[in-house]
Amino acid sequence: MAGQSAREAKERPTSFDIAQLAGVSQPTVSRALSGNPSVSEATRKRIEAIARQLNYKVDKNASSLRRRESKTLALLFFEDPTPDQSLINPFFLSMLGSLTRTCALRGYDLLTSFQQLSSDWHVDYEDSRRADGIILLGYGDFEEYRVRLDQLIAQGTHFVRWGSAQPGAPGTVIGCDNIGSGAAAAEHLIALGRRRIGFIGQANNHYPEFFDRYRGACEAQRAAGLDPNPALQVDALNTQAAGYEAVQELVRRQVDLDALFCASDTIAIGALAALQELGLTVPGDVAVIGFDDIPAASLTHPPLTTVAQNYLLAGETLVDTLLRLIRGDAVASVTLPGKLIVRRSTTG
Amino acid sequence: MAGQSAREAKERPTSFDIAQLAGVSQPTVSRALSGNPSVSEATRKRIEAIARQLNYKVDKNASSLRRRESKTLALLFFEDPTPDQSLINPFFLSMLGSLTRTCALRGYDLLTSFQQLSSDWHVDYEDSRRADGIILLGYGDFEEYRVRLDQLIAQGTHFVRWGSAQPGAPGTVIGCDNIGSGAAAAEHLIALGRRRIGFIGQANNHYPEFFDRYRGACEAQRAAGLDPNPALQVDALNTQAAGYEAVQELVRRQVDLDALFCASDTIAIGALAALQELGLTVPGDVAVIGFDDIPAASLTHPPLTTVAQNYLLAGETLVDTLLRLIRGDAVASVTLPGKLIVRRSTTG
DNA sequence: AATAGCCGCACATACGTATTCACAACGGCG
DNA sequence: CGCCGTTGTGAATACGTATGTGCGGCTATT
Repeated sequence: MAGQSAREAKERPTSFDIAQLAGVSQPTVSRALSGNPSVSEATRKRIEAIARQLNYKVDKNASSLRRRESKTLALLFFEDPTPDQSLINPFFLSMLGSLTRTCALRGYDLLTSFQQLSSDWHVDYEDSRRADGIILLGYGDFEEYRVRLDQLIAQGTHFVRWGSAQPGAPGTVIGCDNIGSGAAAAEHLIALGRRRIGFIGQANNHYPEFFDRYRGACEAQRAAGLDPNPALQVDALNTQAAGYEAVQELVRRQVDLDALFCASDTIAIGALAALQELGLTVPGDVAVIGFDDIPAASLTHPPLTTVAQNYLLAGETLVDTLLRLIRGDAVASVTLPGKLIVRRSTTG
Repeated sequence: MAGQSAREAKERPTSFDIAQLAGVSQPTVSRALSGNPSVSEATRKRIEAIARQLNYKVDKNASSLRRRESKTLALLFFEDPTPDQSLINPFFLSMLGSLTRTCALRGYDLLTSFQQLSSDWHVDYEDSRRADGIILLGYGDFEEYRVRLDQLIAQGTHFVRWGSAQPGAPGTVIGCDNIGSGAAAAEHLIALGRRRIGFIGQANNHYPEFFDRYRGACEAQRAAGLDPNPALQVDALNTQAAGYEAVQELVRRQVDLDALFCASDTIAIGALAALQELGLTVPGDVAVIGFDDIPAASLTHPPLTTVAQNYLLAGETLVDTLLRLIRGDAVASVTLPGKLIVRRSTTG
């Protein structure tokens, strides 16, 4: 009722507009703005001035169409479905900042999407020329995951993923040294005099990262002359509830343990709650170690000893490796070191 | 040395390829795949089958160029620079999942970027036709922020932001009912018998959301016949360190208080640590309330009473409002209710 | 002084899709 | 039996940029 919309569909300036004002041809404008040296300094200055004045911005769609690359990467988070659909692994969220920053520094944009592992992925990103490559992030059932990876490889899609860089793993993988870090965690516990070390987390090929952490811990125990007891390992997905449940399962099994290595901080937080409800002290009765060093790890009571993954380096490595892959360079999977962060859940 | 790259630059199929195989023209393919009813059912089926077989995907760049819309939104996180550049407000991260999901449901992609408030924004997203609109997210100095907002408005950019929907606020704002929630927090404390309520957080126009929470709390106190003491308010940015510092400042002031309302959970976590170091019990000596209900809030000792913002609804509302704006519909700012989550930091 | 060479720019065109317009075939109606 | 509306498709073109090619005009060389 208040009359016409005041919206003024001001025509967006194109390189032709600039060209006309500068008294040159459109190709010259394009070359000038992209730093092509075949344009004289004087002409370039003139064109740049006009472009700035008109607030001209290159149309990314036209540019991408013509150049056949989008200068965009796609980030795919995926997870096993959880009851609380909003919950995202805090560790990956921490990496997000590093990813976007690295992309920005390299002149790339980042498309972000969350997927359920079971749903059809929007792997169309590269097919539709929306992105030049894909970054895959997430914990989840690897065997289900693997099918899609093979599909990506078959299509020749450029992608890197965060995960376990085991020999034969499909694609290019950036990951933490889960085996070494698992060993470090166990060594720490052993050095503190603990001898009966439990593990909470999936220990099978469906969850290779958790499995590696477990295997590293077992190796360290054997190296110290201990014999890891399989009854002290309980499968658990990456949730607090699973950690809580796992402790109860251990109680049911009536096993005896003086330390718990949890495959993730999230699991460890659940485990801590269960231990406290049972009246067990940490680390008096049971020392607890987590993995990831999520922000909440320093807030638990007692604060959680854990293995920090360098998410800044991780994000940077993911992006740079993917860019090399896109460029056609030879790339190899990368394993990044973990770092043991000792807090009071092991040392009191 | 291992010979030629095995990479086979398999030519990407275009709508012309499909057309030729289907014995029709390119426009018919375009129409068929976009559901244009002027294509007969038989032809459509045939085209769809061939497209599927060739794994044809519409080239988004060409499509966006032609249609002059990108079906993409841009998300801009920004924050005041912090020493730890990796730290992102957990509340906004929680919203991220909801944003990407809502975008996906509406057929939009989401570009994500982190910006320092002081840096030049990549507000080019819409100028370069990279995105049809922008979502702004973040806490930060509003007065610095405001300049950029005015610039966006001047350019006619479509955007929505999360913030304080005060009258006269620039642009379309989706935000929590900070005043009402602040009042609810104070009422809760008053109902518990607390009479000297402190506030940690900026209480000025540079941080309108924190200011609103403070004002709501003051109103509630006055409504209960109490006179809010300005000496019990300490400015603090949104970090744990600031919360920690603020408590020490209150001690320095030698003020007497029996409750602390913190402008965010992050601040509250820092404040809790400081209180405990001082040997004060929570809630015995001081009841503490936070704001946001970040994941860590339930892990503090004692667990933190706080105001939960509905981030699922928030994300959905942001996206849908922006889409209406893009469509040219009339839109209004929206205020979403907060919900008091009572935990033991107030009730023991 | 004439030609070779280089520099700076214009011309033409391609990237792949979506849309406007025109048109052929067809059936129904008078 | 001819006219017209309907239905389905093709031809032409525009979206805005980037790049290969060609061509004037200038300096440098013999």
